[in-house]
Amino acid sequence: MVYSRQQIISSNKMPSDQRKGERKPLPPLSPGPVLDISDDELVTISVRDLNRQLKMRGLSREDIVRMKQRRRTLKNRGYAASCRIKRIEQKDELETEKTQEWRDLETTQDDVVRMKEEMVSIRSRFEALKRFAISNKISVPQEFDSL
Amino acid sequence: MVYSRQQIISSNKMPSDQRKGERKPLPPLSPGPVLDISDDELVTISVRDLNRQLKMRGLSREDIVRMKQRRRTLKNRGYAASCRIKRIEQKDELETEKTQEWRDLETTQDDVVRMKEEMVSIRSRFEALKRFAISNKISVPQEFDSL
DNA sequence: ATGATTAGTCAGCAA
DNA sequence: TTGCTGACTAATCAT
Repeated sequence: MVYSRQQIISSNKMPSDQRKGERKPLPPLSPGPVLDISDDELVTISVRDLNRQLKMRGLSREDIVRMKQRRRTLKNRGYAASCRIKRIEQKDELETEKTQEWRDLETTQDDVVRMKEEMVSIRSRFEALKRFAISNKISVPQEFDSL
Repeated sequence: MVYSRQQIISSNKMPSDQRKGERKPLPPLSPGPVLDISDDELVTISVRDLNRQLKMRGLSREDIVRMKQRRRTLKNRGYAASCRIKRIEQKDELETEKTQEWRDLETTQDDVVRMKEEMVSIRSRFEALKRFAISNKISVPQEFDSL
């Protein structure tokens, strides 16, 4: 299953006005913005296109490496996020299945109880029938002695 | 539940001879070892004792702060580890419980099947009994018409 | 290169 | 201060 990288990654796009309970923005990965490419673009763009952009502007080898690394880091951020989401989903799934099985077990046990009661009732009626036969001196073949 | 911090934390004590598939040792948290206190000691020692040790040797305020921070980081390392262990244990527990419930459900369903068969058998024997009564011209009270 | 996963760092909450 | 957890970085593995 694939998660929307865009939503996950753009979690560090909030400005410096940190509101109450919110996280501070991450420090820039590189000393400064080397290129005017947003993080969202950087993780989205294809390697070929990125290289093209990098070549077009005359970037130093260092800056290129830095951009590549930044890209990788942003990707990793997304991977980590979906890994966490996956973990939670699997846990939820397990719990749901467990609850369902618990319900199934309960209804099945109810069935058993009901059937046991029915069985008791049937046997007592049969005993009554036997008593009826005896009191009326009716002889019944052995094969009908018991159910 | 508490985990042995000692075992968890001392995971970065391997020398520089990194063997095949193993992780490299972590870089030192502070520029260098400021005190001759091992990491294991540092996380184990009480705050009071640590302060005593720190005062005894004449450490600069910076170094003291650094030691405190290192202590906190080492603690955090342990917390993170036990947090992960806990997560795994809970997942295992869930899976185990689910499997057990699955087994319970199966045996209970077997019970139901067995009882249903028994019920069928009983009813057919009862029908035979009724046929016997009819063929012998024995009249039976209505209350015994069915089980 | 990409994606997933693990260990570790750090911030922030709770006790 | 301590312990825990979420989010992130970095290393490693597998593809």
